[in-house]
Amino acid sequence: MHPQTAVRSDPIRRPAVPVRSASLAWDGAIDTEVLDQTMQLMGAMMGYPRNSEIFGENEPADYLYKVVSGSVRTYKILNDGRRQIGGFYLPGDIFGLEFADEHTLSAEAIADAKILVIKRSTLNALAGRDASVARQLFALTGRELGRVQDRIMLLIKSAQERVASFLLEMAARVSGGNSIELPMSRQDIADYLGLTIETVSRTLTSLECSATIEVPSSRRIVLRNRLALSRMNG
Amino acid sequence: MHPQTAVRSDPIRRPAVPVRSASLAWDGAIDTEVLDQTMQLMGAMMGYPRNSEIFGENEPADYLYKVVSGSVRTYKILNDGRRQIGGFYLPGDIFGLEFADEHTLSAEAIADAKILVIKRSTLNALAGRDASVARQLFALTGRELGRVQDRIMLLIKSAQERVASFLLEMAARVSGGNSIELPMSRQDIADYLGLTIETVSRTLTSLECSATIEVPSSRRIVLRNRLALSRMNG
DNA sequence: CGACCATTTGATATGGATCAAGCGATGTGG
DNA sequence: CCACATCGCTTGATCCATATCAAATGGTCG
Repeated sequence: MHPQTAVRSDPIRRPAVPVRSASLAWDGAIDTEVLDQTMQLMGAMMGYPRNSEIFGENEPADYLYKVVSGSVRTYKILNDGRRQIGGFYLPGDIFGLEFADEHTLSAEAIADAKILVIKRSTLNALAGRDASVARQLFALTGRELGRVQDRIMLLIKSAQERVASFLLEMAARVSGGNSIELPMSRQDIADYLGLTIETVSRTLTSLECSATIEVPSSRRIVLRNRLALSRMNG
Repeated sequence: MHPQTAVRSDPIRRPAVPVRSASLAWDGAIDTEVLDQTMQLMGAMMGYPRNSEIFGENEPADYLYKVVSGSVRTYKILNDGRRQIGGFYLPGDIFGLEFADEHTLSAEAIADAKILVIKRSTLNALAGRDASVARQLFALTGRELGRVQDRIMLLIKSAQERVASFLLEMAARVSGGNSIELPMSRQDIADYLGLTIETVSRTLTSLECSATIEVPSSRRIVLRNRLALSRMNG
């Protein structure tokens, strides 16, 4: 299933916008407003069923994607068969930004997902005319870089620290207060954190025993003691 | 020691350049030619003795740096005292590109280093006028992102795989054929790979026993069997 | 109900960390 | 020029966190 085959309302030409000459600031405040609008107007809405592939490693990276509903994982299968998850993308998140011609990771829907898809070439051309689009693409990349760097710090820590960080990260992103509804399986979490599913499970159990969290159902986790989790963090 | 105190030849104003309207392509071929020229013309050359700090975590990120000679490590000290090295930068490499107002890592000279320093605001303004500068900054970021993502794949692998990958990476970057002169200590390597110094040492010894590498002196390593190293890679 | 899949729990193995000692290069002072 | 201190690296012995192997439990759907 590929974007070019999408049935959608005709692309609406973005109304001629004066070329903004704002500098390509690589600083601070990230709002992706203009980018979001652009994707709304010029993108195609696609549906991907649970576990379906959105793009595969080594396929040409011709599109940029924005999660509207559902969630997405990017991953890579290593030659020994292990799977490393590159990241999770929740509603509102943008993924598929690549700097080579081909994707270096594959992407799959974790749950049935609606995804806004826009041609890279379209966005690319637009970025040339509208500096705010360029700036937002740049900011997006910077944010992604920051996230990945944080992951590196994570991956040298203990299992408890990794799980604690993961929970705090998720709590911040899904933001339902202290109660998190996890879209992904234990295996996904394990492959994200570089642990085994058993270790993730045991660690959660242990956090539950110490009254740091509650696990009313396997996909739902309630943070009872954020401070304790933060202290584990590093 | 801070860039503003540098003694240097007066900054030469870059000759007025027509605003290039090339699009902000986020694809392919990375040459940093224009960026390099700009830094040559408008940057200040600074000297940093071995082990001196270039910038510290949480300091304002007001400059971009390019290694002319010597080499640099970026790192972060975790709350348990461990040090994680973010990256090594060799002559020709650019570092210090941040997306927050403050540095998230510290940087130190590994060996006496000459470094070209340019104000972020200068470059920023220039990027607004010259799309090729903007494009190169963007490409640079993309390359950094790629590198960091590769590190993540590395950090879930075995000690042998990590060391093998490190050697291949270094061989590609210092590029003296099969003979590598390492600028960094075993401790640096260990902190880069998320291992202990003992494990790094043992792994090198083991690779030497299997005739995969030679270690004529502790800082010099000769790759005898690249294929074997690649196979360990993943 | 029964099959299936995800998750948890239990028992054991192991890779790399930790603790400790030895070695070799480099530099310093007598 | 040589004894000696220092520092970075290697080697050895042991320990422990997490992986691995195996089984039990629980939840979901036909």
